[in-house]
Order: sequence, then structure tokens, then C-alpha cells
Amino acid sequence: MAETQQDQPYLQIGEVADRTGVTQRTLRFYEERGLLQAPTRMDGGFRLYSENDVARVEQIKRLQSLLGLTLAEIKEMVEAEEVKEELRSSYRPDLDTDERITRLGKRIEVTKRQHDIISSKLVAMIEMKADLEEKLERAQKTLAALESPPEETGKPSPS
Amino acid sequence: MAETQQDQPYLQIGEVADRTGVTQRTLRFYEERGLLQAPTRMDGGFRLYSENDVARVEQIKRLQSLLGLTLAEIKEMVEAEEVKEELRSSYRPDLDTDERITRLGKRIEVTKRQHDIISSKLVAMIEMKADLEEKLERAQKTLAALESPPEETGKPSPS
DNA sequence: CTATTCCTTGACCTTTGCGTTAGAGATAGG
DNA sequence: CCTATCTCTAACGCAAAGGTCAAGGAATAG
Repeated sequence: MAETQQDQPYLQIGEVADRTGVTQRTLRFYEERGLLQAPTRMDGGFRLYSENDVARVEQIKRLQSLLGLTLAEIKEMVEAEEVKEELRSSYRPDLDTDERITRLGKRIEVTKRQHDIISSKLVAMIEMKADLEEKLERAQKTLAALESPPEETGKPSPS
Repeated sequence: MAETQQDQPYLQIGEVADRTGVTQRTLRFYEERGLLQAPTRMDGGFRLYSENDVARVEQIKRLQSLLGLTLAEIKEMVEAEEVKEELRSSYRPDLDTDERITRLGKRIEVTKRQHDIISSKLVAMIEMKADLEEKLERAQKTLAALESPPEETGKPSPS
């Protein structure tokens, strides 16, 4: 284990896989599909990932499992993130303001889309959760009734 | 449009498809996979669905879209529902109490599982939603800053 | 220097969840 | 009875999201 040129601990694909819980194949697959930018490589050709990449993989997983988005959909969203990083890391004054406004607008739009999806899902899920709790309660009452007083002859309550 | 023998309006596959928003193919497919019990048939062989079946299809859709379960997983859950209907419709006194307790136990277990899944997803989603809102706010501030005072020479605030 | 261990690119394979004909029978309206 | 709709089964197709070798180079421990 060493550091790259400036101190960022590099991460090989195996470590990223371990840390994110996806396989190496999945990481390469995401790269192929444009969900991850092609990482830098060591001289020998090994991929070198950044912490940022790890964060992105986790983001992808969230978008998949929580929102149920396809990789194609996620790609779109993730592309807007790239713009963000571009704006951050190199605060390029060469990009004219209009261009930056356009990109930021795109980012906002995508974020809103995610927010809308989450919001509507949340509503449905909260409702479903309440339903389940009600069901559960009723079922448990029935169960209790079946378990404790299984007497079939008279005596409604032994007071 | 007519009624079956006793007054339950029968539903042919096309209507169920329209009402639930899934295709006929999907309905047959679910039947094949055991997610829907084989419906009764007309003399000619046409499937006749009940309102109950419609409700189940909707339940399946929720479990898919909200929880992201596979059809195999949903099948398990849905099988417990069948037990419920069996317990309800024919309150069979021939089933001994032990048997009923066992089945109810199964139902409770499955319901709890759904509840757990929902609960944990909810937590993650609420967190994600908050993140998104924060991001959105910041992005919008940045955008505002870019749009209104794009002056580059002195004058921090024109009061 | 050599044995492990890790990584690389292909390329083909698998599972899920339906879509899409095809060919034929059932039903309803006129 | 004829015709326009529905529906039936069967079978093949397909995109998504990886899994699983295979063969061969890096990197590193001893």
C-alpha cells in the first residue's frame, strides 16, 4: 500500500469491490456503461480509483435499491454529478457564466427528479407501512384468541 | 356484461389488465408462477377473475415497485395471503386449532418481514431525501449568485 | 528469482420479467 | 349465420444486470 503522487491513497479495484460490496465485474461493467468515469491507471494498467469513485458506487447502489432506477436512468443522473465535480475541482473561469448556469440548471433538474421520485415513493410506503401494522395487530389478536381461550363450551369470560 | 351465478361481477382478463395496468400476458405469467391462483374459467375456457384477484395484482405491483422484491420473493409473501383467505372465506372448523395457529404464525412472520423491509428502506429514503433537499438548496443559491451579480470588478454589494 | 496474489480483457452464460407473434377457438352483436 | 372482438396455448425473443470462465500479464512477499 502506498500513496499516489500527492497523498490520495489509491484504491485498486479489489479494494473498491470489498468496500462497496459490489464485484469487480460490476465496477468494470459500470465503467463500460458510463456510470463511472474511466479511472486512472497504474503503469501496468491496473485501475486506480479515488474515494470519490467509491462514493459514486454507493450512490448508484442507493439509486438502484431505493428508487429502483435502471442503470440507464442512473447514468443520466450521475452525469449531472460529473458536471458538479468539474465545476468544483477546477473552478474554471474559462467557462463562461452562461455555460455554468446551464449546467447547474441541469443539475438542479436532475436533483428535483430524484426528489420527486423519492417523495412519491415515500408517501406510498408510509401508507403501506401503516397497512402492514394494522394487519399485524389484527393477526396477533386473532392468534392470541386462538391460543389462550380455546374453550368451545359456554363461559364467555371467566371474570 | 353479466354476472356469474351469484352476483359477483366476473372479470375477464382484458378488464383486469385494463384496471390494473398490467398486460394480459403478465396476468397469465403471474398465474404460471403461482403468484395468482388459477382463476375459475367460463365454459369456453376464458379466465374469470374476482375483485380479490385485482387486489392481489395491485399488491404484487406495490411489492415490486416499492420494495423491489423479485417475483419469487413476492410469491412467498402472497402465499401467506392465500392462507388468510382460506381462513376467512371458509371458517373451517375442520381445521384443528393447531393448524390454524401455525398458518397464522406464518402470516405474521411474512407481514413482519415486509414491515422490516419497508421500515429500513424508509429510513434510508428519508435520509436521502434530506440530502437531496440540501443539495437542491445549495445549488439554487449558487445559481442565484451566478445569475444576478455576475460583476467581476469590485463592488461587492450595490446596496 | 520465483511463487502467490491481483488485475486485465474478452467472450459467452444466466436469470428475471415480461413482449411478441402465431394459429385457433369462444362470444357477442346484428 | 356472419363478423368483429376477445381469449387461449405455445413458443420464441429480448433487454437488463451482471456471473463465470479463460488466458495471460503485473505486483509483491520471501
